[in-house]
Amino acid sequence: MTKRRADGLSKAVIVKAATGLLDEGGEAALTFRALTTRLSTGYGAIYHHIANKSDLLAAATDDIVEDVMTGVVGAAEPREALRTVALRLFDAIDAHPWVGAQLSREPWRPALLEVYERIGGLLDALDVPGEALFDAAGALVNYVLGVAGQNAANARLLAGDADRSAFLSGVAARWAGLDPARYPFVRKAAARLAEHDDREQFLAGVDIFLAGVATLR
Amino acid sequence: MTKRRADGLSKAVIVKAATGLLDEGGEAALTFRALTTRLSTGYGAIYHHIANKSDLLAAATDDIVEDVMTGVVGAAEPREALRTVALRLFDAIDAHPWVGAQLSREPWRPALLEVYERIGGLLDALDVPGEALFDAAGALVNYVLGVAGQNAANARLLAGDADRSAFLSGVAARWAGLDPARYPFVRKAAARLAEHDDREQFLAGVDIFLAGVATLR
DNA sequence: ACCTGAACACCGTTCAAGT
DNA sequence: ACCTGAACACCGTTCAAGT
Repeated sequence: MTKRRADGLSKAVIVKAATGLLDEGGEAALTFRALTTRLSTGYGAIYHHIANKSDLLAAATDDIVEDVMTGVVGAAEPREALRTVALRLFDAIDAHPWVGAQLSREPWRPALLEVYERIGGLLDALDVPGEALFDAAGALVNYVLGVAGQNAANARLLAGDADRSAFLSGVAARWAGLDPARYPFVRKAAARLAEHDDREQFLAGVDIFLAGVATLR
Repeated sequence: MTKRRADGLSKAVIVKAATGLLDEGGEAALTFRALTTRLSTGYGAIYHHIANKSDLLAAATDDIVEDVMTGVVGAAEPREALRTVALRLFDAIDAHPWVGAQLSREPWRPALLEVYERIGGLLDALDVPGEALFDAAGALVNYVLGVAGQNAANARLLAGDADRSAFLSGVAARWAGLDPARYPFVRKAAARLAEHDDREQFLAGVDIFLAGVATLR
């Protein structure tokens, strides 16, 4: 008795619906049952356009990464451009936490081609010598995706906004109570935890990395 | 009619069995059905000692990280010690790929305390100034866990050993065939892909990072 | 106190049957 | 060609019942 879709289904339509479910409820919310409901269709119709769930997740991830990279304009000075690309990826993964998990699960996705090309080209423009260029590009891409993914996992864990500061001050309190003889560093870090900004710390890491790259010239 | 366990069950015994299943068959192999079989017990017996599956995964991960960190001895020069800690973590995650996924899912685990303390302390010994110390430690831990996790995901994807070179040369061939005008960097990278060593590239990244840290002094 | 295993409420995926 | 939805083979987790 449910009414049949008037317009035809397509992979693009399915991927868009999947992205919506993922953004709203996280990875657990993407089920074929939820998809069929949202698209007013049956299982077979979906499987007619995609191979399986992992194919669907990959396609949704590709879409997000593609958007990020097409939005990056040229022009800027290489160092600044590198920071911009890194931040855009960080923000996109922050907005779509499931993208972080997916990219660390399938790091050879075609969508990452654009990321490697862009970052490699910019490092080249910074005169990183050929032998070190590929190591440097690999390390930087890994840093960006790794940290962004970790940050996204954090954000997911701390769903509520008010939870966040409560959780962080809880961790800070636990750390502050550690044995100073065994954990001198972590105890000192506890004081900074409340005021620290993940995005700024991410960028500070990029800067340290770029300073290291500059020594290779 | 199945015989009952003679010795008592404990969280440690369950975690050990879970680690075995994870190492042998990856995350998909850890099911409560497989666990009850391996331990000759029932579901309730397991739930009597652990809260749920995610608790079990966390405990198994803590065990591995703990082993890595207790195995790290002091003595060495800070730069060398940092490389050693990084490599040991990399190798442990390579040997137990599911640890990488788990650590990026729950980056606030107590087991990581030891990692932060150790890396923070060593950076402190390198005279990184206080304001930058926490950013640097956060960035380095993130780099290590992020890259190791990505590498482990790769390794998992390429289960067979012979598959690996076949897969890599496939990727290299695809990259080499890209439009040179659009993808100059990736095309050049393709030539290096076959001969590249993930472990060495990881260490090269650590060195770049440490060179960057040295400029902060 | 500790353990057993049937039962429940979910999954992803398949496939005969419809239009 | 494209779509439907019952059915299958799994999950994690619960809980009344046993020792």
